[in-house]
Amino acid sequence: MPELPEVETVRLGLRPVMEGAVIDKASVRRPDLRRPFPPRFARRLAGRRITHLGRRAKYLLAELDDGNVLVMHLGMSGSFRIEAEAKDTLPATTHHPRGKLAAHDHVVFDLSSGARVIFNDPRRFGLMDLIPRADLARSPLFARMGIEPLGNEMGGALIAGLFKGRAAPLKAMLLDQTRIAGLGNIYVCEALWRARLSPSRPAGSIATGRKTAANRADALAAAIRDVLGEAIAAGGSSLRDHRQANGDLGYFQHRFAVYDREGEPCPRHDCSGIVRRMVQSGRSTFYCPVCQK
DNA sequence: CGCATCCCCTGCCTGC
DNA sequence: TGCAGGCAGGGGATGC
Repeated sequence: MPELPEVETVRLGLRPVMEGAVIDKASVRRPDLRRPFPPRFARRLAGRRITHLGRRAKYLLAELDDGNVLVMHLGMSGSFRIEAEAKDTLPATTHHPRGKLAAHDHVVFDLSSGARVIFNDPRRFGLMDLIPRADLARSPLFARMGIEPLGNEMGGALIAGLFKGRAAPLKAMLLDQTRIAGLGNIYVCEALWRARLSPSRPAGSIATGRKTAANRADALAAAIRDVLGEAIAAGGSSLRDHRQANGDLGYFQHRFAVYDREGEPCPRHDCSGIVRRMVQSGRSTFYCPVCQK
C-alpha cells in the first residue's frame, strides 16, 4: 500500500486513539511478518503508555513511556483499522464488522482509550520492532536513511548534490531511500511528470549544465513537495486497500497524471503525448514521452 | 562502491 | 469454470 502520504494519513488517523493511551494488551497472531517480531514483543508492550505517534519516512514511530519506540512499517499491503468499544463515543465508521478478526489480522492492540487497533497485512512485507529511543538513529533501519522530503532541508540544491555524478536513472535514484526517504513508485512517477523530467535521464544530469541544471533540480524538489503535500491533504491514494484509519478511502488516485494511466492522453494542456508504461528496476514506470525530457 | 536482478508473500485480474 | 501468468503502493540480499 503505502508511500509517505498514506503512512502520514494513517498516523493522523491513529493519533487520536493511540497518543496518551496505555496498551492494555498486545497480541501477535503469528511469529513473524517480513521478519520475526522481537523477543517478548507482546509482553514488553503490555502496560506501556504511548506518549507520541510520529513518522519517519514510511515508518510509524510510537514512542513509549519506558524509553522504547514501537517501530511499524506497512510494507506493500499493511493497514490498520480502529474498532471502538460499544461504550465508546467513537463513530462506527470502520468498514469491517466489529469484534471478529479477519484473515491476515496479525497484531492487535487493546488500548485504554477503549479502542482496539488491528494491523492487517496479507503479503507480510511489513515489520514491527521495538528499539530504545536513544539507539533509533543508529539502528540498522534508520542509520542510512535519507532526508525527509517534506523537511526544511529539502530543495533543489540538496537534490542536485545528492544526485551529482550518478549514472543511474532518475527514477531509481528517487526510489533509493538512502537519499530521499519516503517516495515510492506512485509519487516518483507523479513528481517526475510535474517536473517534466524523464525517468530514464541519468540522475546526475539534473545537476550538470549551467542555469538549466538549477532549474531542473528546483523543479523536481518543488514537484516532490507539492505532490506529497497534496496527497496528504487528500487522505492518500486508495488503489486496492488503503483507507484512512476511520475507514474512509483516500482520493488522491483520482488526481494521478500518469500513474496507472497507460494509453491515456497526457493531462498537460499544451501536450499531445500519450502516457506510456515501461519497466525500470523491475517496476512499472508511467510517463509522458513527449513533455518529460 | 554503483547498479541490476531476484526474492520475500498473497490476492486479484487477464487471457486461454 | 478453472488454471496459468502477470502484476501490485516495499525493501533487502546477492552478484557483477
